[in-house]
Order: sequence, then structure tokens, then C-alpha cells
Amino acid sequence: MALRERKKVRTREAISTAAITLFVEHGFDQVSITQVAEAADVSRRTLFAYFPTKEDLVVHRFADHEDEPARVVRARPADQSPLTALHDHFVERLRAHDPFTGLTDRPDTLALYRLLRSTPALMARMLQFNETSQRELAAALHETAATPELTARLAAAQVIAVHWTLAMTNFDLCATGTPAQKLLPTAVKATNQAFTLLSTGLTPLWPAG
Amino acid sequence: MALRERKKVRTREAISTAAITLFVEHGFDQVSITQVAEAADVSRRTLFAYFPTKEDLVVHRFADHEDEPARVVRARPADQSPLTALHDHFVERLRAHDPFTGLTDRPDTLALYRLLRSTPALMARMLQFNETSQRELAAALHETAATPELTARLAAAQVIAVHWTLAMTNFDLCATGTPAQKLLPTAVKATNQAFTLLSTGLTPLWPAG
DNA sequence: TGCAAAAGTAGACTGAGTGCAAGATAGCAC
DNA sequence: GTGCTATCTTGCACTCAGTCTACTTTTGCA
Repeated sequence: MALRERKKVRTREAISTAAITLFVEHGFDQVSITQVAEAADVSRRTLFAYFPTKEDLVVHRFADHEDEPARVVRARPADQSPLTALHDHFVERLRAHDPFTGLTDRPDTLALYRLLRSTPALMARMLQFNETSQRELAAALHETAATPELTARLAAAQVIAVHWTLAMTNFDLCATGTPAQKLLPTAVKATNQAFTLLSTGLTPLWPAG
Repeated sequence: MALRERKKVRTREAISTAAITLFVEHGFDQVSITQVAEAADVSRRTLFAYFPTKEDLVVHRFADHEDEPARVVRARPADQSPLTALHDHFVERLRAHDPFTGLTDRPDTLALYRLLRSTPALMARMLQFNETSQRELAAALHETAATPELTARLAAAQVIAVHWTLAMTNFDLCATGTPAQKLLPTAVKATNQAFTLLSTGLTPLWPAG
């Protein structure tokens, strides 16, 4: 990688780190873009060349996971159902303590999550990621599992909604301070329950008409 | 109702109408708050007394429906399952051409929807409504259907996601210009399919492991 | 008619984000 | 090394959303 490229990566990282550090310490709304730029030792204008909005300074760290569900469905073995693939993958990421699942020990990741949850503007941005995930997952289901378009969209919406609910629930558990290792069994059980619910539907919950 | 109250209602309506008219005509981002205030013949500061943000000028029209799913679940007969109540209610609103379902003929409502869909900031705000709906529905399920908290949250997330998907699908159909009456059978069929999916789960779609 | 509370207004201010034009730096030729 | 070019960076001025404060007008009610 050339010097120019390396510098860009370093600058980007410096800006993001400075931003998150300040935001975590003083709150998202209490820190201005100008302060972030000063802390990262770049001009305000350069900061905007790297991150289009203030929110992106934080949420870009989650952008990689946007198309994860779609990728998982596309990469599954031919004889595996999409739902099983998604289920297995989530449990696997859970065991790896992937922050993507909401289950994590790392203090900086916990602080980042706390920042997200307590800042409406950031949550709104995260929900937009979910929309993208959903659209891509729907496409993947439509193309690889011979699912009609409307059905694929409905299924994708359900899966992503469940995904998000699980992640937020896991984070809330972690936020109490309990070590992730100790919470893993609970989290796995919740995941299994959630995917069973997706798989067998809501009728078993409320059998009556 | 006293004069003061009537005036407030009228002013609020005038501001909102002026805003939506301008936004529909020129686009949300192309119209400034100042222009809206001038069109409604109030000061900028007064406008902000009625609507906290620019987005709210548009989306406040949907705010009433935020707790509709929760209300439906709470108001259902004792022997009816929550899912049936939600299903019946959605079909009923569909037959009434309630804009809430995305199925509508009225040109101004269609224009409003088009505005929403083409403006990311407005869509983001709508998704926040969904979050609230979801939280309230979860509470209603937890309290009236003896559903454990996590289960209630998961179910609520699924229902609201499906709701939103149906509404957007219906709107997309209406946006082509077809009269709502003609689309009703399709929309009802889609709704039935969606609630069946919720009810019996995703396994029937992809039977293999 | 008079008075208190509510509603509206004017104008200055902060902070996010953009456009532009000039300056600094990396890559590459020679 | 020297110079040329493309890219990166910067400063400055600008627009617009949203807030604060202090002031005027209007309404409800005695």
C-alpha cells in the first residue's frame, strides 16, 4: 500500500477515534464537529471529506455488517435452509463475542453501545442500516431460495427485526456489567427461542382463535 | 372550544398545509423553514413553537397511528388471539382505504407518500415511529396475553416489521396510478399471506433443514 | 376597563454541512 | 535532485436548522 493510501487510513482512524473518545466522555450533542477536528488535528473541512455527517463518525463502524445476513444466505450450502444458515451464523458470532451480536466485554465497545442507545440521532441512523440489510436479505432470499418477492420481503423484514431485537437485548444484559462469558448461555437460549419463533410462527404462543 | 384553542388548531393546520404543499411541489430539501413560515404567514419562531423539527411538519400526520397496534391488542375480545385481532383490524382498515395501510386514492395522500419515500430524512423519522409502535405493542402483548417479555418483544418486532412492509408495498402499487378499489383484492390477499406467515412461521417456505 | 397568562415576534446566536479557490504534498517523469 | 500533475488539505464565507432572550400583542376573565 502506497504512502498516500496509508496516510488516508491513518487520518480516518484518527478522526474516528478522536470523535468517539470525545462523544463517549461528554455526550454526542455536547461535542461539536470543530472540537473533533481539533482533537484529531485536521481541519473541519478535511473531517467532512472523510465522514459525510456527524453521525457517520460513530456508525461507520457498523457499516461492514450491513450486508452480513444477505451474504450468509448466499453462501449457505445448497441443502441448508436460509433460516438455519442465519440461525447457525448468529450463534457462531455469539460464541465469538462478536460486537455485532450485542454481546461483548470490551469496555470501549460497551461505551460505544451506550452512546448509541442514548443518542436518538445515532439510533435513527442505525435503523437505516437495518433497512438496507433488509432489502439485501430480501434480494438474497428471492434469488437463492426461489421465494416470491413479497414473501421474501416479509421474511427479510421479520428476520432483521428479530436480529435487531436480539442484539439490543444482549447489549442491555451486558450493560449491567456482567461478563459476556457468563451471559453466553442465556444469549444462546434467547437466540434459539427467537429463531424457533421465526420458524414455527406465533400461533403456538396464543393458540386461541 | 375557546377562541384561543380554535386559533391554535387553525394556525397549526395552516403551517402544516403550507409546508406539505411546498415540499410536494419543490422537494423537502429545496424548501427552507423560512419559506414555509412566510407561506403560512407566521414568524419562523412561531413555526418552531408548533413543530419541533422540519421533519415533524410532515410526519406529525402519522403520529396518531403510532400506538394503533397496541390499542388493537388491548381492545380485543377476551377469546381472540392478538394476531387475529391485528389481522382483522388491518383488513378492515384496508377496506376503509385508510391511508395508514398505504392503500389510498386521494391525490394529496399519494403525493405525501411519494414525498416520504423520496426523502431519507423523512423515512428515518418514520422508522422511529415504528420503534415506538413496537415498544408499545410489546408491552400490550406482555400485559394482556401473558407473553414473557423477550417473546413479546420479538413478536412485536415481527408484527411491526410486517405491517410496515405491507404498507410500503401497498403504496408502491398505488403509486403506479391504479385506483385503490381495483387493488383492494390484491392487498387483502397480501395481508392474509403476511399474517399466515407470521402465524405459521417461515418453515413452510423452506422446508429443508 | 384592567390585568395576568398565553401566544407571537424580532434579531442575534450556535452548530452542521457546502462551495470555492488557493496552498501543500505524493507520485512519477526525466 | 527538478519539475509537473493529480490528489489532499485548508481557510473562509455562506446557507440553513434550531435555540435563547427580551419584547409586543392578543385572549380570557374579573
